[in-house]
Amino acid sequence: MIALRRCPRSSSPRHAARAASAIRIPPAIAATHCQGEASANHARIPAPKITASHGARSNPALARKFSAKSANVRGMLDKPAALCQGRCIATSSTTGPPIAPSPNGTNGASRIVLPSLPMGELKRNLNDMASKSESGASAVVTRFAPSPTGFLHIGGARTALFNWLYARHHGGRALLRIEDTDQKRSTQEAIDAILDGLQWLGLEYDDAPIFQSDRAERHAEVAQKLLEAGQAYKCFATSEELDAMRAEQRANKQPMRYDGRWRDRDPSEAQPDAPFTIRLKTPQDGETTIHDEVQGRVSVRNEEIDDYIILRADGTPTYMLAAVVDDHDMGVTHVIRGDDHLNNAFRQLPIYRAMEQIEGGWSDPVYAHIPLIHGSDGAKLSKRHGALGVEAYRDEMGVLPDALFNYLLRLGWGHGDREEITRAEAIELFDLSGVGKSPSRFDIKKLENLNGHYIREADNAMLAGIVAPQIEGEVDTALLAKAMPVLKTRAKSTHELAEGAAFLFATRPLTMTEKAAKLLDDESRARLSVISEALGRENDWTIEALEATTKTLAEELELGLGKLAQPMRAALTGTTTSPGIFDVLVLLGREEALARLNAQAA
RNA sequence: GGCCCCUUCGUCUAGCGGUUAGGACGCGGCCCUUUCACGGCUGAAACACGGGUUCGAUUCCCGUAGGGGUCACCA
Repeated sequence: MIALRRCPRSSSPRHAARAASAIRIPPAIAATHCQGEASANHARIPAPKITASHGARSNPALARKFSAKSANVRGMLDKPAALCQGRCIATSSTTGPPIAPSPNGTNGASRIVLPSLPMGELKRNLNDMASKSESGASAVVTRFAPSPTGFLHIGGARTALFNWLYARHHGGRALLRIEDTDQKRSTQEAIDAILDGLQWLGLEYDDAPIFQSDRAERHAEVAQKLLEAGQAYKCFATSEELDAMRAEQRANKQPMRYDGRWRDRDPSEAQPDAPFTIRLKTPQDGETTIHDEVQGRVSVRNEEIDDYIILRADGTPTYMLAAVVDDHDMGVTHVIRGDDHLNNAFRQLPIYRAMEQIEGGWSDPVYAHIPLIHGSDGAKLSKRHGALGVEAYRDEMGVLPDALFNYLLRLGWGHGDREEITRAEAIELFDLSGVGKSPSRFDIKKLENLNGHYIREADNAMLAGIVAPQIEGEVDTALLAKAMPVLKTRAKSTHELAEGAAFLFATRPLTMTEKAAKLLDDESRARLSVISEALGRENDWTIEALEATTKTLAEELELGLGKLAQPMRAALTGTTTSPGIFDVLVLLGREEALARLNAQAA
């Protein structure tokens, strides 16, 4: 039997895992070893008493933003118990510095970045949280658990949104966990992109993100308990052996699953030092049914579920184990995730039930498997469908976070006729009962329409801040903001806002679009000089006065206003479409406007 | 292939036994109008199919078809 002890010298189980994998024994064993003697790895890597926040470490911008509160952070670390006190543990929103608006104008996520704790304390806190949530009035706890193998795509963003809304609606807690146990595929860039994307969307979390890789030791500990209780067993089958088994099953058209060949065998039958995995001993008879908040009652016969691996031969946990242990330790009450995980619920539930039997306190979570978002071809959204990270919607499509928030909300969820829904309303109205069961397709046109709506609603100065960097040349932000009301109605992206504003900051001689140049024939140029002369006498440079003057002139010339306005538009903006011509005149100012008119007059 | 899920206008959805099947995006037309938009009005557009249950099915049940998901020492 392997006695698992936490190595007091190593606060990072990753080190234990690494040491274990180097000599090909489970970290549980390595951990035992390191109790007395540090391995070479441990000797080189001192266990830091206080580690920097993962979030901060991973995101320099965030780290800078929050560096000012490091004093608070340290204070909290000295009293880890304080972490378990209030509902909202982390507190940059109440004790941190004022949050500066992000470059995009949204207030950033205020509570993502927090210090991670040494392993032991972290675990204790999580356990406290779990028991607290059970003893309390079953407060809702949700989590978003992305795997950092790529950016935050639309589907992930919506899962995050639904989890967040559910927690907020029920006055519960929204947590974030980074599932980075796949060392080969997880990247720092992806972690940064995900945190950044969530922040941009305005989803702030109630605690620092949990990094799954930091918890490998606890995962191994649970595997060990399962093993000791006879709810799991060692499997000495090699990969080659299993491949052969599957090949045979495939050939015989049998379902492909582990055949339980080590389920009832004595480990002593294996070679003494043979590597082994630990597999869960899942029930073989009967069936399991879950009452999914979205999918309804779903049943699967237990024989469909094989004895899957929970701890690899190198002692690291598989997703199936890690997710369950973390959800439990974090006190997660509602598991809301994509329905590509629906089958996993039936595999994960046996862990809960086994641990419930072993030590209690592992009641089933409430599941809600939400349908996936499909690409326009109806298949699961993937990179080859041009699935973009949320930052691409911001940077390349000029989308406002409120628009994406609203669009994502309406994808798969509905509330009567409601289409345009603010954040506050979303929190008030959202519930799982409004989530449909069928998959939905991503419709860029509707997003654009919604974006136009939110642009029209948005604050002018904020928009000017977003748009200014997109405009060439020297930009007067105050003027840009002043022009925003008439620019807004003509744009469905911030890029279009920038295009529409370009004329304000163009320098003479203006470059003309083809259509504009065509408009400026001899007749038009002649009219422009008449107009210029008339407007030159105008002292009251306001929309009303300029309009009155121009209309009077049009009457005198017995022409429609359009005959004057279009040449003016071409001369003033270099294009054939723009805000109202008198708005343009006023925005440009008397001097510049007359100069542009005269430049084209003949 | 086994298992699981899904199916109302092109798309997102409302509907939860009796409705002229509603709204939104997109599309067409009209109005407003100095351009383009915005806004307003308006039109075309859907219950996949076949059986049941029922006085009555878009709605409940069962099939069929189609679509999707999932079956790793990935997550």
